[in-house]
Amino acid sequence: MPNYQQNSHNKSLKSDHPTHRRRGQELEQDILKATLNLVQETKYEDLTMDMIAKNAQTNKTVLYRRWSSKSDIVIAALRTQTTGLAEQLKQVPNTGSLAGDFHQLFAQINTLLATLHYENLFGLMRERLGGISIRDYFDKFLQQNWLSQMVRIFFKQAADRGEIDLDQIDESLYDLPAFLLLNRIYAPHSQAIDSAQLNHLIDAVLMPMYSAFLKKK
Amino acid sequence: MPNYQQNSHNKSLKSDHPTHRRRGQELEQDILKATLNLVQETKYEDLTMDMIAKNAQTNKTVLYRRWSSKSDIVIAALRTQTTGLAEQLKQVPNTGSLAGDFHQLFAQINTLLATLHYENLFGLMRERLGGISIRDYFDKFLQQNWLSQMVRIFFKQAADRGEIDLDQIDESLYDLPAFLLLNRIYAPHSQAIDSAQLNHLIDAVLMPMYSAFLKKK
DNA sequence: AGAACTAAGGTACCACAGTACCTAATTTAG
DNA sequence: CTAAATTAGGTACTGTGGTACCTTAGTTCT
Repeated sequence: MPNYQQNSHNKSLKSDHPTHRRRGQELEQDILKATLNLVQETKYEDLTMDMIAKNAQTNKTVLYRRWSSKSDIVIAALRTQTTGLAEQLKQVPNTGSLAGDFHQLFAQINTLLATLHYENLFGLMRERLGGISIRDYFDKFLQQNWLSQMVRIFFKQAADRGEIDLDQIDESLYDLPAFLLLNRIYAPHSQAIDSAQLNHLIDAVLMPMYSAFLKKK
Repeated sequence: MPNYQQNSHNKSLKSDHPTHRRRGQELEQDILKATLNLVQETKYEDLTMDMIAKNAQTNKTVLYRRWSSKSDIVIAALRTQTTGLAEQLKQVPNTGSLAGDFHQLFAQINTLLATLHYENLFGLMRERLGGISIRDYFDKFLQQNWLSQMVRIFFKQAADRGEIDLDQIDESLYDLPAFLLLNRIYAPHSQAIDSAQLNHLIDAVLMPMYSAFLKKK
């Protein structure tokens, strides 16, 4: 049988408990603030729920009552910092040229990412992927060292056939097929890729794209 | 003090221990075989090291002596199945047209993915990303519902200006900027994105790509 | 003011990845 | 053939995410 009878005098001993029990919004804000502090100086994996709880002067149970996982609480904390910026991002640039619109949009996104200290955060995502490291395996097939290399060869072959003019092609373009494939794979709700989809990718996306560099016959 | 003195008669009781202690290659093969079996019928997260150990009739310690993590052992198991196919993938298609080369390559990749039962495995990767679920957060900004939508508007604006002909544009093309950004973020060794990179992305990749659809002035 | 309810505090627990440390079988060196 | 080195077997432990369950402070209803 537990000995909770001591509690009444424990309380007086227990350091700085100001007799005030935080609730609702107040508590939530304190927790998120603590999380935000920690997340900026700690790698995500090294951040523990107990650390957050301790830092916010509460305990895990309280955390899990509001957020269902560690990642949820971190997200919530980030959101408090960025909702203003996110609003700003909702405004559609209209600079008078397609290129100009893109430049402005990307600049805004860049600002958002900087505000988020995202180097750490995506460091985390990459580490998790790396930790699973099936990524390591697939990188061999889908990433630069292999797929981009192969695309490079395709273009060389096409140039030899007189199909295309190599000089205009930026290095980054060789990575595009790999990008497209990887995105299909990482996509949040994607099902298994079937060959119909892959063919569509080539005919409706890749080839029209590359057609910019195909010589007119 | 432990009672290992019983072992000699325990052995006779202990089911089917054939008195033969596996080592080296033999043991390793058995473990990988067990892993492979399990991985095909179990979601990655539900797969535990103890399960693998039990299934291979050994114990965790032995597993960690050879592989440094759960993901490593799963990868190793997969590799046993696919090294042959991977070799095959190293051959460069040369069909006589750029489009043809792509089709053949993608088909080969598709076969590889199918062989790997990758629906489960990438299910896993997505779940981990989802689990981190910072993904959820960024999806709002970088994924279809927002970024692609914005790109769509850009094109509409451009069409209104007479800069571009909307009819030729495949839906998938609207997703391209999001893809490019996400890949920068997920890329295994990427550093923080700076605005110079983003601008290069637009000028050297996106715009040349979309130029296929720009009206000749 | 007091009873009933709500939400926070707190402790202990579970499952699983990964480690420490031991014993025992098998191989290899001498 | 025996001793030393190697490597498998086994148990128990730690740390962390997450849950169960209880007690207690504070709020709200009557």
